[in-house]
Amino acid sequence: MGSAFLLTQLGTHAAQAFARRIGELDLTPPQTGLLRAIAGAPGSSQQALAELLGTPATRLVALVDGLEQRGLVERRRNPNDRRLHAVHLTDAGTALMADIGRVARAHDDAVLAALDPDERTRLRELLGKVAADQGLTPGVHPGYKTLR
Amino acid sequence: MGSAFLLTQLGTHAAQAFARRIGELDLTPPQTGLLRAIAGAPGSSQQALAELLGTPATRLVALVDGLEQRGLVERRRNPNDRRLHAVHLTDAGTALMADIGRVARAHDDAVLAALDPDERTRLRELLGKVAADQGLTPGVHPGYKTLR
DNA sequence: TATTGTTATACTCTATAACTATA
DNA sequence: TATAGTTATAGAGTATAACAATA
Repeated sequence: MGSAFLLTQLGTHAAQAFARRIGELDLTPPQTGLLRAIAGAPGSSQQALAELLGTPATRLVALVDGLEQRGLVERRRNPNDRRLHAVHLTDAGTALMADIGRVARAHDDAVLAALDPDERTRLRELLGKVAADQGLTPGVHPGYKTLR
Repeated sequence: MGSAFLLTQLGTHAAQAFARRIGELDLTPPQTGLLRAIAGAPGSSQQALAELLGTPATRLVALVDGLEQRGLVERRRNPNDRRLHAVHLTDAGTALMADIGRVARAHDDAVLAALDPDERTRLRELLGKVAADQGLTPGVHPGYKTLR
């Protein structure tokens, strides 16, 4: 079995483990990714977020709906162009980002438990090299994108 | 962003790329994994295959149906216990395994294009260490398993 | 007429539960 | 009564297309 298979195998495993962990905050991985995107570019339009994540705008509506109902994000109308909805984190959303960060660090540590600090650094370098070569957007999970 | 995120990011990317490639053989990744499992343990019952892959037996029925209709596998009744269906590759199925191997090698090479042979070896060692520690079954994709 | 966001609809994949046949 | 396999049904997640508001 090739290394790329090991990569998908471990990637799926890590994704499943993260889904379980983040579920304790009542979040799904797509919701978490969207929160991260909003935190990184506050006030973006839904179109811009859809573009960044590589997903249909229609999917964003439902995702934003869910987060808005829980008071984690809010849509603000732009007075200059009333078609746009600028999406922002609320205070509760900002506070939740800290929890997400903690969960992510714990997840990272659990997945890489078998490696010592030097090995982790080496792994990070190798994966970073591959990710850059493959054209992956830093911080954006490719699970939003439709394959074709 | 932690290394585990890089891992899920790259794992998903590699899985998507593999799905595209293997689609050229008119196969889905789950079908490919099942073919591999059957090749590795010919004559297994569907229950045994379901157990190995970590998936409900009901899901196997549909998967085997699809492969059987294409003449890639066949169900053989066991005369001693007529409840069991031993699943085998046909000649066409065996031939297809060679094509799958070629696709997998090409995929591997494309994903790891950024790394030289030494780096690939090093990556393989590190990933193998993590996979063993995380209790992953060699050759079995965790995508079959239900998360809870 | 073009663009942002929304709603309605359909499709794919998978799981749960009920059913058939063999033991 | 228990087990292997199957069929029927329902649910989650996502995409496609039609629609409303604004420019």
